[in-house]
Amino acid sequence: MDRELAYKFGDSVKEGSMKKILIADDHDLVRETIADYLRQQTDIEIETACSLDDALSIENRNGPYELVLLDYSMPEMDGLNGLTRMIAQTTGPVAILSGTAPTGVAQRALRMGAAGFVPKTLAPNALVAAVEHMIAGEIYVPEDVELQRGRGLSEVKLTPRETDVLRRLTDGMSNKEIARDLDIQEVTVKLHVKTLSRKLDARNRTHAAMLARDLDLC
Amino acid sequence: MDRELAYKFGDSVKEGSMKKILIADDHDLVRETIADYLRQQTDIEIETACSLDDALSIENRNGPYELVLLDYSMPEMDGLNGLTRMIAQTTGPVAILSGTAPTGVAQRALRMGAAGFVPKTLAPNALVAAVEHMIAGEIYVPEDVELQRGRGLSEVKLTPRETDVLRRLTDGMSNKEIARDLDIQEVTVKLHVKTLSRKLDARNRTHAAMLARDLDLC
DNA sequence: CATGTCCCTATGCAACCGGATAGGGAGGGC
DNA sequence: GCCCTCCCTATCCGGTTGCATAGGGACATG
Repeated sequence: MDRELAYKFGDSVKEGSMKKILIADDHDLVRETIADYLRQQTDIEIETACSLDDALSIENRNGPYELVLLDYSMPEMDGLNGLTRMIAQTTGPVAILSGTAPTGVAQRALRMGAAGFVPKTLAPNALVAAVEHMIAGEIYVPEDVELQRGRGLSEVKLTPRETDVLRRLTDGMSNKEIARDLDIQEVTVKLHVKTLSRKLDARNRTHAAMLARDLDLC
Repeated sequence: MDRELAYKFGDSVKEGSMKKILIADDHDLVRETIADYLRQQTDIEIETACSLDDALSIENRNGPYELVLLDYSMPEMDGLNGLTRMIAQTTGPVAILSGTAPTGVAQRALRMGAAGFVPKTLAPNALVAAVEHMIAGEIYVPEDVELQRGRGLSEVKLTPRETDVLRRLTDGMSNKEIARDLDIQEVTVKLHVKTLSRKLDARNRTHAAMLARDLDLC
């Protein structure tokens, strides 16, 4: 639905007026150099934000944009919840920009309605193509991510709730604390920890947390 | 000692010939956009590598460089061991480029002879200044990292045995497994876990393991 | 030698974790 | 409607963890 709007919007501005996109990343160096690169290579107007909240308020003030690019690990992103918030607020396409390019996240992002998944391992000129692709309303996913999707050792599919628990696990919270935080019973937390550990092939919560950090699952 | 050589070398080429630096990062997008930015803003010749081994062989072939910038999380880097390898090979200054900018790493890098620590949160123009600073033979450390250095929680001093335990903790091993592995009693492991958690200000073993990974203590 | 640090061990206990087992309810897909 | 997944809850129990207390031995430094 939002996607449909995005297509129409993208097409309507194509003739004549300036296209503009928003890039959000907390690494100034990365964000600004990428923005600069796009400014030179395209005639797209680039705006930048340094956190999700920053991006949301800028979008609210100056939006909508033809495309919003969100860094996956950025203040307030809270995993892919930040993606949901941005998609809910804006009418245009929203894509995820990720440094570590974890396999699971790409799928999940797309399932949640992302317009694409842009790993930072991408070649600069491929980025230009990707951005124009997404502005045109298409979904962009690089081949290697696509490939990793099928096979790969990390075809770990966690449910939203499991991800909630896992994220808190990586903060060193106890089952009791997690239960209070999520407003569920402690037994339920244990259930999630158990299934989650099985999915990750972890020996215990600590192992699960470390694997999660390594695979960048949260 | 190597530093001394670097100064002389840097000075000798200053008059006349082209200065060149090597940037190594596995994220094409980040590496190339940063390289491009530097090419425009300075008259420095920029070469790039996509892994440590790549950087080492390029340095071996085309080096030495006025500066080598190594991404902290890159294939073959193996923490700061990669830094040591590059410092051992080249005569010029070597600096660490880091996205996550964990407090402990900066100090350790400098102790190991790095010419600087460049977080990716740096503003692009500050990068130019930092690079020129380091080419001139100075040590570059941004203020915020410097500040975190004095106080902060990163003045954690673990005993060898605590480090042994911590390393196994980050592998998700249980007290019993650790005890068997180190050939000590389980109670002793508990002791180390307790003191180690106190030093790290961790709530439990999982938290300790995560903090250890973040601070790169093992 | 006295002090301090590090490493090890022991006992005991409360709290927590991990797992099994056994359900109920909400919602999507066919 | 039926099947499926996801989410939640409950009870029970053995194993693990966290912590306090109370030591001993090795070794270095002032």
